[in-house]
Amino acid sequence: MAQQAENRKRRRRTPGARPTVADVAAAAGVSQMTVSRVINREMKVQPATREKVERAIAALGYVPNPAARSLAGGNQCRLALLYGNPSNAYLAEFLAGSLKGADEHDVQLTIEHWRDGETAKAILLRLQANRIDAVLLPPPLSDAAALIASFAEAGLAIAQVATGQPAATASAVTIGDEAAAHAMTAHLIGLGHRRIGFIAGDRDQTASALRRAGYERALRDGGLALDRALIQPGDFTYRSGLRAAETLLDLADRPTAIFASNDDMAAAVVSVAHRRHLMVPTDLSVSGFDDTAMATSVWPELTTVRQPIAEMSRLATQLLADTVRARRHGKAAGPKHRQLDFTLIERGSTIPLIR
Amino acid sequence: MAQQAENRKRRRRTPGARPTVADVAAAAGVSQMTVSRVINREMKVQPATREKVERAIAALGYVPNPAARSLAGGNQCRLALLYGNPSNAYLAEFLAGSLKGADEHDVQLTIEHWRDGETAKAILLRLQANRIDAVLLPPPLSDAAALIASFAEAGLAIAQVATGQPAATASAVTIGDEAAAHAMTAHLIGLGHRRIGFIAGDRDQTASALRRAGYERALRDGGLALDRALIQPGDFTYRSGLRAAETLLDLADRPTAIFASNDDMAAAVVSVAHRRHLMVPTDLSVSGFDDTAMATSVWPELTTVRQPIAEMSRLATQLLADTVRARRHGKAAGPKHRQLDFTLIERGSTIPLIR
DNA sequence: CTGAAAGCGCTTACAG
DNA sequence: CTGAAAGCGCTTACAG
Repeated sequence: MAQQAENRKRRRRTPGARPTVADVAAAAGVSQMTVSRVINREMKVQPATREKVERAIAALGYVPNPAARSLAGGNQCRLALLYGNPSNAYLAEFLAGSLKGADEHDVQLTIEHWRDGETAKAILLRLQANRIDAVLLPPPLSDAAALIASFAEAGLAIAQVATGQPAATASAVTIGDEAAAHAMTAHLIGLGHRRIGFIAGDRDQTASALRRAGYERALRDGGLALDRALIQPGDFTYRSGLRAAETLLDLADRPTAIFASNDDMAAAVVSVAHRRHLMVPTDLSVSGFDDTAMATSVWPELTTVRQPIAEMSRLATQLLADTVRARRHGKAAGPKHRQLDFTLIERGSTIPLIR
Repeated sequence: MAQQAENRKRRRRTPGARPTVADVAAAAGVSQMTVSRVINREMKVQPATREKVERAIAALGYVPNPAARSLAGGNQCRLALLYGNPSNAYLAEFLAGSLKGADEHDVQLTIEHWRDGETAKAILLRLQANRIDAVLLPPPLSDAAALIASFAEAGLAIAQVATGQPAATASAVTIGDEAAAHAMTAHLIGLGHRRIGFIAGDRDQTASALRRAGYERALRDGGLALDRALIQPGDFTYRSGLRAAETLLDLADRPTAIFASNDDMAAAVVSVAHRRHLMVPTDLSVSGFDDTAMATSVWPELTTVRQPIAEMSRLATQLLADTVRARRHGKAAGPKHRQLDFTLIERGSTIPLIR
């Protein structure tokens, strides 16, 4: 009997299975297509119809199956998040953000680690073997120009996050590093500080120069002279912060505030100050940059600049997905640059200058 | 003409599209089924056939489409990684590991943040709305007994990572915290230290008691008396480490080594020592636990215990996927517990006792 | 604005 | 050990 044939179907949906578009369509009394249109927020659905469908979706607790969507849509988009420094304090938040973006845009996200000494060619081969369409680069890899050039040449879509200098061939999501450093320095000046030390970041990261430029511009805007002795090199490590702090605090006319280009170096400044029995913030105000876990791990907690890291990587993921899909539809898809807002976070490590 | 009808097909594979099983099958002169069997490492394929297929796969650069696999396999498995503390130093590595596991096992991974004050019921509702099958819990949530109970009752599969006390209803991946703390303490004793301070971890995390137990057992094994004054409470924060270190170093007969239950507290010990002009490790050896970024951010770098965090979360993800799928096939799938190895990492913060 | 049918790339259930 | 066909849950291309 036909009935029996029906029962011997190849695969059956398990009893407690999740509702599908077909279930929703049946419940709402419309076609699958219409359900699909409602899900995808297309405009050409009558309000009444749309409402019926939405009611059915809510009633059944329907959630679209992402595997089916991307398979049907021909939307396959494979994205690799390539990171260089595993102990980067950014990474947790960065990953969370890109994962969210991947979820929202049906992107297949893979994590790749660029091992020390591995050539750009080797990593490219690895990505190509995995059929990667696009690469997401957190710092410090977002500044690896040679790597980016080789990816671009291979036709991969690229997004640089938090770079100071976006490549012509890549999308980029940044905050205004220069403006942020300016704001922090201005904050210190507003607190009455006149001798403000600055610890620069790694010269290989393009944001470092921007942060320094922001510091210098704020000094000029505040009518303060630029004292070269107050600017010390650093490379974003705690250890380099230690060295810079020693030098700064050895100065005859020592600063009353020190602005370090990241939190790790700022934490080192606090440590050196304590070793010398200088109280923070009473004797010395200290501020950092990034608002990583380090900022709230030390005592006092650090005044710092917060970047919306998760939001930046989420957005970068979205830009990449858009680019890959646009290209696949034969549309030109040039790189896009977006700038997000930073936030100045005031905590215990800075106070008005005490005379 | 039939030819024309062919050309008017609904959707066409774009020209430069990736090879599919059909392409591989054609190239190898076998059926799709056989290709599928080779990909899935099933045994019932003749060596000669298998080799032909593998050659074709290599030649075409074939990579399976995960969306298609999970759709066809009815293998849909939605996993939520629920975290409580965003600044957890674990998280980056933890995320990377679970992402890898998700990739390997065709699991759809979602990240959920448990907001402060949110009820277990609220988060459960959120997960259910997203049709989540299983929940992965990094510390400290891996010890949230009430939460776990409510998830278990709702029928979710659960995995606790790095808990000291696995629930009967959940899978768990741990290292031997007791053994690790024993090893670290024994290492200090082996270095000649006799007065070894200990800073305990957060009492709400079950691993804390295990670490303390390991410390105490090593003392007994080394024939050393247990001095209650040498054991100070802490809660895993830098700040609590500061307080505990002050107390310990105020002792008339002060310790020559301090073992803190995590790296943040150990870093605080280093800071307090420096403030008092005690050199680490010359005047005081210090060791931590976890090998987080903090361990190598301070100077000297910390001797510590490394947990294979990424591997732990990868494995937990796998256990969860297996459980969900076994259940779906109607098989009983009890929780599984796995213990991985830790590593003692010797760095600059510990040296033999100098008399 | 709405729908019936084909197809995305795989695996499952059967059959040989 | 191997294969032909159906089906997973969606979206696309057409047609009305």
